[in-house]
Amino acid sequence: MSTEEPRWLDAEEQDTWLAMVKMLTRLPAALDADLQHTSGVSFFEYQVLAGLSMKSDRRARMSELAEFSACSLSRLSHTARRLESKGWLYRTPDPTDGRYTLAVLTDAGWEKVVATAPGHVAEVRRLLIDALTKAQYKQLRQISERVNDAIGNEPCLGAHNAPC
Amino acid sequence: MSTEEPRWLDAEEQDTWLAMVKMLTRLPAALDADLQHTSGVSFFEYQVLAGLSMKSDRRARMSELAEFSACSLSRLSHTARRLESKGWLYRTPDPTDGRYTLAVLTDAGWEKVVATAPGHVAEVRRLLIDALTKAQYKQLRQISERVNDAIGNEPCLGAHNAPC
DNA sequence: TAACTTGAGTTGACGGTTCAAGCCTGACAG
DNA sequence: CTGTCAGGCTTGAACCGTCAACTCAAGTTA
Repeated sequence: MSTEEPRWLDAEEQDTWLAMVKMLTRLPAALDADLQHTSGVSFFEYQVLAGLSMKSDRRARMSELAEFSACSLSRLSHTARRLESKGWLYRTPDPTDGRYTLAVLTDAGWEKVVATAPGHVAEVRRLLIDALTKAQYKQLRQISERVNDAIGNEPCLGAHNAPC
Repeated sequence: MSTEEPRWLDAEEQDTWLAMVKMLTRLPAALDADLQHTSGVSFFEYQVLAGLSMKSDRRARMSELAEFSACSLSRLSHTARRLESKGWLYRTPDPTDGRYTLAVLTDAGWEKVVATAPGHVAEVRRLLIDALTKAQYKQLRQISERVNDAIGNEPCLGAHNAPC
């Protein structure tokens, strides 16, 4: 894998890629800006709170939450500290295995999610769902799943010394 | 915009959205990690250098480059300073209008792009293009364009006091 | 010519993310 | 027990992006 000529991108592939990059850059930025201005939380913080709110007992192990949020444990730990200082969650050792840490959504955290979700959902609809036909939306799901598979379940997202 | 019930996401919409978020998070991270490890540049830095390398005279106004990279002028300015300190580009006032600044790719910067591009293209192929059928790839282009339109051409990406 | 306005770009402070190192808990071996 | 090990999580420093304030060039007005 060195001096071989790579298959270059043809004009159509490149146009598609550039459009994709643009969306990849701007969609998270737009959602982030909207959440930030309307609720004072970042897109990522919302993801964390929403992830907890979906659990039946509103709690999850840090590692599970990191997997769900597709982020490193380190990033989640810093974020959890900030959310904890705002009173939206607290952390406690897992009573069944002290090596794990449970993040638990407080009542205030639950209220925050409930107050924030409608506006956020509306924005997701406006920028994504309503902008597409039903068929395109279905295609997007299949595309996303394929790409996620291609990236692989290699954590590699903060796993320090991943052997990849 | 207050007490009205929002149209919630049904199960299928939510699954699609979660898959999309996952891709949105992981694809840039994967490309970033690959570039970082193989070439020591970030995905964004590569975008900037590549953007310049595509111009016939290897130069562009900062604002033009920011538009292409879908980033704020501030971010580009900081990044340009770092790239400048590595000798990959330099900045100079536009001789035709002193209000603009031209970013110019140096020979070393050109070499960097040439050395980095093949591996990066291969990674884009591996994670995206080859993971999809030709039809899906075409769909992705249309989807990206629609979403980009929905986000709008509102800069809002670092335009300080955007009236949105 | 001077005062004002507009828009491109820069700067510094602040806050979030990454990276590498370390801590702590429980498992397993002697 | 007492090492030793593995893995989950945390911590602090360095790095990067954002935000608001600023500089500077050119056009506009009078």
